[in-house]
Amino acid sequence: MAKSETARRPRAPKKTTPASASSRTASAKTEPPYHHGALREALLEAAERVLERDGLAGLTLRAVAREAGVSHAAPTHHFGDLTGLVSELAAIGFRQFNAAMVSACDAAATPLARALARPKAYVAYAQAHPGMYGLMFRTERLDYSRPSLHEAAEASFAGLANAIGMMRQEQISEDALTLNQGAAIARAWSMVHGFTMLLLDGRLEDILGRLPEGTTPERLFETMLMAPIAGKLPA
Amino acid sequence: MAKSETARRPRAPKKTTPASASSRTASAKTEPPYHHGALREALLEAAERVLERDGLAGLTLRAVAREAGVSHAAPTHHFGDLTGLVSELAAIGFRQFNAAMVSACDAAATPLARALARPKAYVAYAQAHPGMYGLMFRTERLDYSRPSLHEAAEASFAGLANAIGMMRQEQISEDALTLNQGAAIARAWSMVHGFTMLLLDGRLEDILGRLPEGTTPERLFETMLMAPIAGKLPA
DNA sequence: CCTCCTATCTTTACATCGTAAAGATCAAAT
DNA sequence: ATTTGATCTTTACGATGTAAAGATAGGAGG
Repeated sequence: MAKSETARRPRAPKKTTPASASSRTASAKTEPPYHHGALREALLEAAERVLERDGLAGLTLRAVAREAGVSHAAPTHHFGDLTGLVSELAAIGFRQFNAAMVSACDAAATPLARALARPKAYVAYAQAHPGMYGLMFRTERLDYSRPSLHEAAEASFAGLANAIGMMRQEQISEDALTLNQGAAIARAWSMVHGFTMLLLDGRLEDILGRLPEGTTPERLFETMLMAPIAGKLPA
Repeated sequence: MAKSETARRPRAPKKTTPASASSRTASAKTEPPYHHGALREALLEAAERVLERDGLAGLTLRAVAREAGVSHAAPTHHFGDLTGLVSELAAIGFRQFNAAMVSACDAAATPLARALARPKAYVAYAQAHPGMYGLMFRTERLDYSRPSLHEAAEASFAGLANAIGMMRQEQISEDALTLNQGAAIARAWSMVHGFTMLLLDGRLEDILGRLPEGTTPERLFETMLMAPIAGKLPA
């Protein structure tokens, strides 16, 4: 909290060279855009950098603006307020997350691998992007009425429900679930999400420390997943 | 965020009546203590009130001081900083939580009830004290090096490990766990914690809405818990 | 009884934050 | 070429955490 606010932003003194091509459509990544350019995207990239560098507490509107090299009020025009920026960034996180899930499932060959690929990818994503995961699941400052966030989160949930349906060899309907289906989805999600949160919060250190020498979180997670579904896999 | 900071605190004009009994040990709850008294406890009570009324975002040092009717810098002397106050309050939360667990387990008669009593009490506590639960498990601003918080959280974990040991009819050692024991503890905790977080965040609305008419979260939770342990209960 | 000491509480001050409003600037439309 | 409107900057305000200095008693020692 001792960051001097008077840190000068590196900007063109007063005028950019008139030759600087800053077309709205083209992405000028070589030099910082002065007035126009893809500020929105630049801000989101800056925000992700700040988030993974300084954590959730460091993700402020002003810090993002600083990181992007613009005035502190610039983000307002693109995102309205902090909730807006945070929500758009969370949407990106969900999309990254969904992509990771898909590619992990595609890479799985055996039925056992298929059953474990998704949860393992879930935890792996959270470990690789703890800031993003915290943004997606810890922050209270998310506006799910924003279409981008709503859709991305919805897609994430649909993927989960689908995976459970595959495992149970059932068709998951769009608008109706049996109690057992709902319970299976809730159980899988709760287990994976709960484990991830506890792991990221360091609350499993206590368990891990008492386990046989050198037991990794992944091994613990795998063991914990295997027990209930043992014998329930097809073939 | 539009709270006028100039809200006058109701204080004795300049001097309290010299007859006001403000012994350090006695708790003068009838009239606000001026200089001495149990400010520490009063601040913690005020903090809990603010937390459950205004949520995590509303729990600020200054808001707590306002609620307690003292100057905004008064809490500093008792808790150091916001992390200090928040950590002490979380410790109280863990103690409340532990007490709720114990009384719930004591009230259970049948083996099935014993197996379900703890998880149900877990979710029930979180629903009854969402602010406290968020403080204990969502905030990043906790200092577990504080003895009070460390001990209370430790006791909570020990209770969980113990309950799992009872269900498995094993003795849980103090300093060593088998992989299966650790996995069982991690699974139970992850499931309950994950479900609670998702429920409090409203992320289960999607599932609940698709379930048979009038299915409560408790019913979903119970169903989700039953499946893996069905047939594993003694007698 | 008087004085001083020390813990406790208040005042004041400062850097930071989110947000609103007004001014500047430039690409593009007319 | 002028106007327009979107984009960005400046300025301003209230709120926050925290540090530092001042005020206030309750008790200790003479």
